[in-house]
Formats: sequence, structure tokens, C-alpha cells
Amino acid sequence: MISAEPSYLTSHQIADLISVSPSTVLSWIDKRLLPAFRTPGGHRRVERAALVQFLRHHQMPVPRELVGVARLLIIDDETVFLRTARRQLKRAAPWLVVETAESAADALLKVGTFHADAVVLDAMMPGMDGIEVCGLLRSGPETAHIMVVALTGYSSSEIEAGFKRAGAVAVLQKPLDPAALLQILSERGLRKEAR
Amino acid sequence: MISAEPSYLTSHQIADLISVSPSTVLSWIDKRLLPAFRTPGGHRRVERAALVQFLRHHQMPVPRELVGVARLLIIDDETVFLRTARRQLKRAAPWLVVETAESAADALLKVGTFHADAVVLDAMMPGMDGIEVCGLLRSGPETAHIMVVALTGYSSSEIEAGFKRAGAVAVLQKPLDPAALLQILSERGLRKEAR
DNA sequence: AGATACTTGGGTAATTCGGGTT
DNA sequence: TCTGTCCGAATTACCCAAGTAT
Repeated sequence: MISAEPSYLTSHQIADLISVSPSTVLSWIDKRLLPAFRTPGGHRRVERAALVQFLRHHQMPVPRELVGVARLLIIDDETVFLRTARRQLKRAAPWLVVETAESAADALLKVGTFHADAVVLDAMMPGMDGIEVCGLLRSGPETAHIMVVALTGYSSSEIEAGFKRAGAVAVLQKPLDPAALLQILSERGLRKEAR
Repeated sequence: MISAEPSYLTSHQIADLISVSPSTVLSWIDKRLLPAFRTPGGHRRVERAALVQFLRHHQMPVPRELVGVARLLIIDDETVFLRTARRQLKRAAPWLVVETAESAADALLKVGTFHADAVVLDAMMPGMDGIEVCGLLRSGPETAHIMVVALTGYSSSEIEAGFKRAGAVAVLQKPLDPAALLQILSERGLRKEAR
């Protein structure tokens, strides 16, 4: 098993990542804008997560290599649908890491363990109120950054409004259009951190 | 991965733990910044507690697997019960990090995001089959290590057998006996951090 | 044009890293 | 395979001055 390895970045690595001078990164750290610690020898080290949070908070672009590949969780109770969606996305966006969940319990468990960046959520799942889950994600500090895309059998302005109110970035209709989904994901690639 | 067992660490293990190069660890030891001793063959060994103290003294992040603080998630739908349990555990084992969940959805979400080491699971929760959740945790690579303690209102050898089969380490009866729970946790390696 | 704050770059000393060899 | 030791290379901190934007 691979433990979530805490990875630390040096001031120069950060400078190269976001194209500023090393001196600037130092000043950010010294002004406590960017949390860091020092090695016994005095070198500054910044946690990856801290840098990502800093960038999001200041609405700066987050380099892909920082956040890694995007991780998408698709929640639906139809095996066939999941297989199709997975295949389509694999072709359209091979860099996406896709995970699927078929039951409510499996879905909620995987949201956390899979470290999803985005979730495609079937509005009509047995044992799961999509809007409630949406709100739940939004309210948790650990999951507030997760993008939620709702998926409905057919359009209903009421359902749509409910999802939007709960924080969903979009409500799509079945069947899933991979291109539309990818469009939404890339548009919202950098979401402002709640908190 | 470093298990919670060994009390002495090699230079390379430390290097991996805190993401520095082995050479750097050696220099710290040789400069007496990090206390260590030598085996008869000349290999350096560092006590866990010494490393923790070193990291704290320099305000560096302390890897969780190093201190072995246990994170416990208690799942129950009764607010009063949760409050009582939290208070009792706080008194009996202040080193425990306790989180609670009141609904099935909240519980499953928190299992992953809270990074629980152990879960106390009410067998009778609306919308959640305890045994199924137990098996779900056991089957996922990310959650297989999580210790599950089931909690039942009444003793039933059938329920108990079901939980044991699903991988629960113990089945306790309500009301929760903090001492008994702590006994179980410590038997399985979740212990207080060495000062 | 002035004032302030932010960003950048050079030069030296110290720290951290990594390879080759036992 | 892992660790120790040696040693040079790469990286970083620090100080200070200059450029840029508001």
C-alpha cells in the first residue's frame, strides 16, 4: 500500500512552477502568505497542499503537475452506463483518472478515499438524495473543493434549481455527453477554495 | 511503509519518512542535531521519540505514522449518545482524535476524509447496513486497514457472527464502555504516543 | 512627479543532494 | 540489499540594490 506521501517543495521549485522569481516566493513565505517550515539548515519547505491552497485562494493558475492528474468519480446505479461513460472518457481524455461507484454507500466512501476532484452524480439513485449529498460535500472543509456535476434522466427546472442551489456547477441530461462534461471540467478547472 | 512497531529507525528510513536525502539525515546526526547511537557494526539508529522531538523542535511536519496518534470515527444516529461517548473518551484518552457522524451519508463521507484509523459503528442505523459497510471497508485497498468495532443494542450471536465474518475486530454492546473500547484499540496497536 | 509596495537579480556562504566505492 | 564514508555538484539563504506597477 502506498501511503499518501507528504511531498515538500523548495522555494526555487515553486518559483519555476508558477513562473516567478525565487526571491518573490521567499517574500511570500516570510510574510506568512504562504505557510512553510524550515529545515535545521534553514532551507524553506512548503507542503504541496499548502501551495495549492495558496494559489487557489489568490485565484492563480494551478499547474497541472502540482495537482496531478484530475480524478473523476462517476456515480450511477447502472453498470452499463458506467462502462460506457468510462470508455468514452478514456478515449476523449486519457489523462483523466476515472473511478465509478454503483451504490450509495460505495459512492460516499469513494468520494473521500479516491480523492476525487470532480463527481458526476446521478440525480436518481436508490438510497441517496443527490441534492443532499451535494450540500454535504459543499459543507465539509475536506470536500468543499470537489466539483459536482449532476446528471438527470430528463430536464426539470425544479430539480435543476435545487442542484444549483446545493452547489452543483452544472446539471446535464442523460445520456452523458463526454464533450460537454469535459468542457465543464476544464472551464472550472480552477475553482476558488471555499473556507 | 513503516509500521507502528519498530522503536529505532535507520537513516534511510528517516529520509523517506520526511522527504529529505539520506545524506542530509547523516549530517544532522553527525552535527548532533539529531541524537543517535551506533550499532556495533557502525550503523546509526535513532529512537522514534528522539526523531519526533527533533521534528517538533524545528517545527517540521511530523508524519502521522511516526507518532501513531489514533483517529477514531464514531457513527451513531443519536446526538446524545455521540456527545456522551466523545466526552468519556476525551477524559479517558485525551490523545485520541475523535470525530462523529450522525447520518449514513455523513459517516461514509467522513471515513475517507477524516482518515480514520478505527471506526465505531452502530449496527442499527437508518439507511445503512453495518455489516455491508464493514465488508465494503474491508474490500477497499484504501480502507482495509481501518479497524471496525461494531456496537449493538442487544446481543445476538447471529449479528455478532455476521460482523465478525465481515471483518469487525469486536462487537460491543450499548451503552459504550470506553475502557473496553480503549482496551481493544490498544491491543491492536493504536496506542498513545511516546513522549 | 512622488510615494509605496512588490518583484527581480547578483554575489557569497552554507546546506542539501547524489554518485562512486567499501 | 542496505549502510557508511568521502567528496564534489547543485541548490538555497541572505543581503542589498535596482527595476516595475499602482
